[in-house]
Amino acid sequence: MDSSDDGELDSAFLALADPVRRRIISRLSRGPATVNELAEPFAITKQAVSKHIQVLEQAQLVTRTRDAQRRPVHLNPARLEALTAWIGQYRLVREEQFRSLDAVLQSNAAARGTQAKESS
Amino acid sequence: MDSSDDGELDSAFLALADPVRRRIISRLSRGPATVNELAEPFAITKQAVSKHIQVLEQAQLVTRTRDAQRRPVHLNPARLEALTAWIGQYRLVREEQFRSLDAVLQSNAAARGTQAKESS
DNA sequence: CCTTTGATCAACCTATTGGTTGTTAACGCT
DNA sequence: AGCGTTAACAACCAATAGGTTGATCAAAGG
Repeated sequence: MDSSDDGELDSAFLALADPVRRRIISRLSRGPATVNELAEPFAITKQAVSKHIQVLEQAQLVTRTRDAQRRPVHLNPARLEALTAWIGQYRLVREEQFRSLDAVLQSNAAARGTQAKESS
Repeated sequence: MDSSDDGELDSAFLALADPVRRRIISRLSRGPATVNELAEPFAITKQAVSKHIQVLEQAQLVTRTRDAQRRPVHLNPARLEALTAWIGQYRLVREEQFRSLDAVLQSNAAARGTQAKESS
């Protein structure tokens, strides 16, 4: 359950680790758009944007349909949910995490006397 | 609001775009651990794991405290929430997205006759 | 038919990533 | 003091990512 869809998470997180691609996602959330439309706000070539879209497509964050010579790009919200699902696992442990952190700090301090933090 | 913390999102998503680092996050959700403990389940050197932790630290997904010569690594759940927050923006638009997608497909089909999808 | 528009493919360059080995620093133990 | 452990730092290497230019393909439209 943790390492089964490693590749999927890899590509999805990697795809979002770029401001251009996040911008594209943001724009697509307002509706489908073509490569040219998506490339317009950026100072890079359309080819570069096309590559970015390929990355998003491989990550299954977007899909493309054919409409004559246009290739509209559509957002695939399901993949975004998969990411929140992964992160959500660890949000659940949050309070427990704080407790255990506290416990460890205290036990360490107790075990070694008063030299807890760095002295400079 | 969208591009203000680009760098932060960059580093955070990039940090999670690696199975080793996600594994580390997963392990840290069960409590703090040292580099050696974190490195144990992996077939790579401790130095490599140390680098991964540096990446996670730069992304502020984890923090480190000093305890003598040990440097326990702790999860920082706040950063994870920042990611879900970003993704959440677009989850909100989901139903609207589906509507607009539908609208575009229909308008396209109507505008060009019946040659909607690819033929083969 | 030929041109324009939309988008991809291919080759190439540079910077960064993930990994290695080797060395060095801080601390604990006896 | 000297040894072993924990972890970081530095230099290096192979692979990949992001970007460019130039050529090509496919569909619309004169």
